[in-house]
Amino acid sequence: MDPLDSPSSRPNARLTTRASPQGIAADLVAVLVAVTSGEPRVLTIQDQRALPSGPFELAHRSLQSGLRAWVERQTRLPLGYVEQLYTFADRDRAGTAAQHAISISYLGLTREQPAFGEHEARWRGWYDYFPWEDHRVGPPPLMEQTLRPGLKAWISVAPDRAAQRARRQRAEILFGLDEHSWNEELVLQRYELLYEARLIPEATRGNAPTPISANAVLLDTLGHPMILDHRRILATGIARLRAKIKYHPVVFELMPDTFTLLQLQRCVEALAGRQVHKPNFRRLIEQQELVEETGETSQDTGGRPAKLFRFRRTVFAERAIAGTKLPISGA
Amino acid sequence: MDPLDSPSSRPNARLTTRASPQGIAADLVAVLVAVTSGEPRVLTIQDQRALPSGPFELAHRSLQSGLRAWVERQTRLPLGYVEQLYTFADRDRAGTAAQHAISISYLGLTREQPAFGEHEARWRGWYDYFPWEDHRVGPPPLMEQTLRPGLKAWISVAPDRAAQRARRQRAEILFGLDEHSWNEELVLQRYELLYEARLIPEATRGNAPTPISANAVLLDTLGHPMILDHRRILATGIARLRAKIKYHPVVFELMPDTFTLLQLQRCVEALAGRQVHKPNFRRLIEQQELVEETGETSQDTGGRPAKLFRFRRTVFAERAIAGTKLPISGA
DNA sequence: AGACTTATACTCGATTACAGTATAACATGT
DNA sequence: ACATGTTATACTGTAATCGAGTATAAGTCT
Repeated sequence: MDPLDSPSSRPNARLTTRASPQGIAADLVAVLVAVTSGEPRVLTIQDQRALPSGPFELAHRSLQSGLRAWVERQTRLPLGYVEQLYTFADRDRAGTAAQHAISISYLGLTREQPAFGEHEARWRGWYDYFPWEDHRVGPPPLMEQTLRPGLKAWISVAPDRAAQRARRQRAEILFGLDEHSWNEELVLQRYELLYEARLIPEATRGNAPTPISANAVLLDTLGHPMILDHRRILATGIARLRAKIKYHPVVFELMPDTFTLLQLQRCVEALAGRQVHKPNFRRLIEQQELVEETGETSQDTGGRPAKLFRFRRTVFAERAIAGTKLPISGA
Repeated sequence: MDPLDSPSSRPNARLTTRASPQGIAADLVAVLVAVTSGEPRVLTIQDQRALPSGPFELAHRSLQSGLRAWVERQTRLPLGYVEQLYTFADRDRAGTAAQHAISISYLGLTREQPAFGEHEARWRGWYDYFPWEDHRVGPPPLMEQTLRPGLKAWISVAPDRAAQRARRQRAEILFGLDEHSWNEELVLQRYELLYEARLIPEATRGNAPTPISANAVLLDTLGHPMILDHRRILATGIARLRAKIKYHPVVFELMPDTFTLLQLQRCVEALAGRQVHKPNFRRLIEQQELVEETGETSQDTGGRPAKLFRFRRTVFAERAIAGTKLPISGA
């Protein structure tokens, strides 16, 4: 029976703007991203099993400024870019502890920072949580060894032939199997599928006692789990960022003041989880006049010294509105 | 002074996931869209000055299902597509009544429906609220007559030369002035600018006694106002929908079961607020195999009878994932 | 000096975007 | 019956862009 029809839902709810009488708690959850030495990292707490979060204060002027406030106070990180991700309230996902809570999640970009030990906050590579998302050196072996058998099992236990075909098609598109090409933006959809298929630990927590393929070894290799639905929120953040860097100059928020074009490229590759074509990347960056030469060169390249560039903050205003283009070859 | 540093904000907020002790109210606000006889319409209440909204029920399984539940119960509209827009809590914007409320806004698409009088819910063309957004027959005269003088005044009262140039550039890009081309997706940014410039009534409500250009006649022509920040939410919905139809087959949620290609085109044009190139539109629709012929024709075209088409729901699954393309030419 | 690594510049082909034009099949008016 | 207007449908051409490949320059390392 649909829980929406349960007697506890008020039958005389009106189309008015009157606020709900009973209060609920609202938490701000942050996906803070930095790219350190070519690896995308995310700030975690609680033994790397949770994203930093804090209560929404009524004193805050807005949600975004509220988030900015406590993040900068707690971590001393300068937040270059902040964007709201999604608001969650699924009881299914939240476990038992936070049933009456709403989670408003945010994506925040910051520069490389000194380690900050307070509150046991630590940076961790985001591919530790999503090992199947890193295709920079081709599809990871995990996909053939672990993912494909797991998906195959999930497909085979579908109720009927039509459902099996639907599951197979969905899995093939999302994970780029067979003739389908890998689409790096479908991070959230892939996580949702693995959740549905009970292939990740979070899905078998609480309400589902016997998963379809309760293979402990299999589950262990599919990335580090997190509390509540934090891994889902992280997936949302990665997906949003991967989509955003293609038409918005937010990558520069993650870069140091001066950088070489290859460093910039490596940063984009780290985020996108795939390689980009070097000549085309350089062409697009330069022809859009997003960067300017500093006149100096970097000699710790191992080869020919590379020109150092600096982001042209003057064009940020227009580009932020009008958009940018980054070449991340898809198919 | 920044309100974030006010003494009422808790200085010892921690990086934990503990919920906030005091509760706050959460409202669901819906932007319900239908396209009736070539006009995009939105469902309104309270004498067309508010969007339908309702309290978030703890009994609901999730936010989205909560919204679906009360919308379908109250309006009897079949919601084809539902998507979360944004969560607002700005005290500045919310006026005085709803300071402690969070608004979680959703976009919902529905088919043409019989008029539904209950709760004084009425459909209204969304260009009544954003007259400057309709460029289907070229830039509306309102732009030259009202908008440009208003923007000019706003630019001229900037503190210094640099700020003036920044304002001018921003206005030119957003409103497609001079050499800049019109970008139909920047609905929210345009509204934000007009709000900043105090050119719309909501901006001068409450905290701002004397607006820069308190020209009542000018203000009156810049669209129908709404309560609280509902017009901003509507702008968010329009912007999201305009962006979405380009790569996601959601238009069909707004169409009747069978339709001609021109009807489909008119629907897209109504949403995008601009004309599209007919041959290219047809080519893209057909080559993507999104539709199939019903075999019948429609003869109330005035000219040659048009083939009737039907959306191929079978490809929806893959297209919803892999994406689609609609040609909306942006210079 | 030679091998190697990286930076930088240039070229080429395929695809796509965008615009224009031509013809077909109806309605309406005279 | 015929001209005219309107819409549907099909086809063609051009410019821009994307993706991939190649060549050369300028350093480091052994």
